[in-house]
Amino acid sequence: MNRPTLEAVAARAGVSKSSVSRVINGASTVAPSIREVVLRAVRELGYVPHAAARNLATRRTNAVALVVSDPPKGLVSDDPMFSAVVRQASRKLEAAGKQVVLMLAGSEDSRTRVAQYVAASHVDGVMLVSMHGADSLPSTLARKGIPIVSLGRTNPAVPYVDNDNLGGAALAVRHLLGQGRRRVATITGPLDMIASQERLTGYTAVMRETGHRSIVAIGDFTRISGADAMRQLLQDDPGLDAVFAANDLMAIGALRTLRESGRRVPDDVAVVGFDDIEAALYTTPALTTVHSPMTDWATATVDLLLGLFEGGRNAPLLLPADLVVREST
Amino acid sequence: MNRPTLEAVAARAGVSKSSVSRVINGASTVAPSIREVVLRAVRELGYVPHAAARNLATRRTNAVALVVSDPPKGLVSDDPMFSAVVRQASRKLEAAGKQVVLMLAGSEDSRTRVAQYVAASHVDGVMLVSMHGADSLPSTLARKGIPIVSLGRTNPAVPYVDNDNLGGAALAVRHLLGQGRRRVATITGPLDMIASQERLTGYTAVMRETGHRSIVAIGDFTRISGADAMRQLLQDDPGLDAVFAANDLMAIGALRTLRESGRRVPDDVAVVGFDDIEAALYTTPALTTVHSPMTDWATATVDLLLGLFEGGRNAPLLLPADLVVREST
DNA sequence: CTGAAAGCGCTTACAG
DNA sequence: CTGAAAGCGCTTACAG
Repeated sequence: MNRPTLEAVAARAGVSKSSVSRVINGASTVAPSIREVVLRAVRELGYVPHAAARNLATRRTNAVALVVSDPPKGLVSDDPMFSAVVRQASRKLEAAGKQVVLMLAGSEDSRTRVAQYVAASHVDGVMLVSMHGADSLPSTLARKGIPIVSLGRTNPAVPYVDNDNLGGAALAVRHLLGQGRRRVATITGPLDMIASQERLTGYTAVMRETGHRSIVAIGDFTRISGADAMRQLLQDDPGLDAVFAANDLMAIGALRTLRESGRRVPDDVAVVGFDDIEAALYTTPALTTVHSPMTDWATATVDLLLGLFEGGRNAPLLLPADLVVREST
Repeated sequence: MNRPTLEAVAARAGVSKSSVSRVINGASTVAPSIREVVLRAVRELGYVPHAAARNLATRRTNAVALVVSDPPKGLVSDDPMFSAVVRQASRKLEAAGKQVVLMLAGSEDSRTRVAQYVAASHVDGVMLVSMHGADSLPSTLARKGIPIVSLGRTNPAVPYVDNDNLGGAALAVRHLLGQGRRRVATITGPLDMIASQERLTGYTAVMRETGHRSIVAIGDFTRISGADAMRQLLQDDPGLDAVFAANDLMAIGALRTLRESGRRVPDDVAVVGFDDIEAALYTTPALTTVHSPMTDWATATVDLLLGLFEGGRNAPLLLPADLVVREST
């Protein structure tokens, strides 16, 4: 049951440990005869280099921490994103030969934990996935001098890739206005989140610019908050004919309220969401929404990190927004 | 920029490396005066033990591989599960002081990769998340003698926690029959998956037992396959008055076909799904479905693994099924 | 091209 | 209770 060491391989092959190491690591300066006898010994013994020993000697791990700000339970709005992002980032990193260490960073405790882990040289780099607001982690880690990138904007010191939240929101509102809608309301996300702020800004900018009055209700990205906000909007302004929700989940909640209040969608009120989650396909009517390219987003962020490993000094990147028109507008 | 070593701490504190190590690891046999001076030095230097060195010396890593069988792209049916399971398992493992290394194992290549990784002693144990069929990995890993568990049944050699698929399907069918439905069809998942097989068996068992004829169409767990299968069922047996789909996504597809064909749900045809994904709440009408307790499932599986670490010899576990009745029946 | 030796940064019997 | 020393299993200049 004892695993074979490099030394055992050397003994069996009748060569030095140095030579075995060279063969294992594909050094070019190895005689074919030696290579052959070593490889045979490796095969016969079922040798696999011990990770910790190698890491200690090389000072590298070939691992990357994928740090996801884990929201409080119940806030499921980002579940589809979690899945898409974590999956795609893992695929890309594995393809690049990096192992993914997944770390959740919801509480202050877990943030300390992450910082310690990184400080212990467990990983060569860090990818932050931070859909949720202000965090102490980015700046803490950035100071350590370890390569780090962020999916979503966080700290000025951390290179990032972000969605064009502002452009996307503007696209949605222009679309509604272009249909002849006059009284366009918005339901915002939690305003301590940058994405929420930007989507709201996109909305208000277009409304102002086109001479319309802003009609705002505040939600928190959950479906229930969307339903509540919609009820309030209807009460405040029964004549509104369109609503832009800052995410799909709230849009879905709004649809339900509209149905309950006897409004037809899109005839009486048009609805646009944001994110293009899978559930947006299943609503009745199917939801018009701003597409968040989660897969591309994850890919671009991984590329940014890999670039950093190569010594690059990469600039932040903004992904273009895209409107998917379905039946709700 | 050079990180301080244990030796540096010892020098600064004026004690031996042994003593520093003892303090760091909380050994009880340390004089308070020494502990104090060491802790101060640690603080002043910002010392964090080097992970690889420690792993090499102790032969342990405090890490666990979370191996997820990553399906081909496009098969999104398990996304909500991926999210719930990965998240909950991570939470639990982190709480137990284990670091989570996420590994995707969709292709044969990545499976080799996982086997190598485990063989390299990167981790102390493995948790498989294997919603998808027969896999070479479980038996390969089980042979290595490393603690391993599986969420979902896989290999006889691997302890697992599973959903009661059979019981859940039976529950669904009995519910439909209990409503007076007579011609109850089923849409199955891909039949190379154990979960699909069991859900089908649950259906046929109850149908036979109650003297009803089975009406079966085969799907693949995607929404589109559910829509197609429903179309076919309607064509074969226009008089059917209920359908049990082996997952929610297919049930959602079936709902759409039923609407298009002018059937009212639940008046003309009742529909039951399986899994209770979030989208099941948003359909019109909201979907009756068998709840898959993903969170509990992940928790139980982690507990099984932690038990193995403690030297336990844990038996497989079956989670009880539960029917959530909504508007579609 | 190959090998002997030092070193990576910890932990852990072993003496005292 | 404390310290000197050996050892964990690799890699990598350095000589030859």
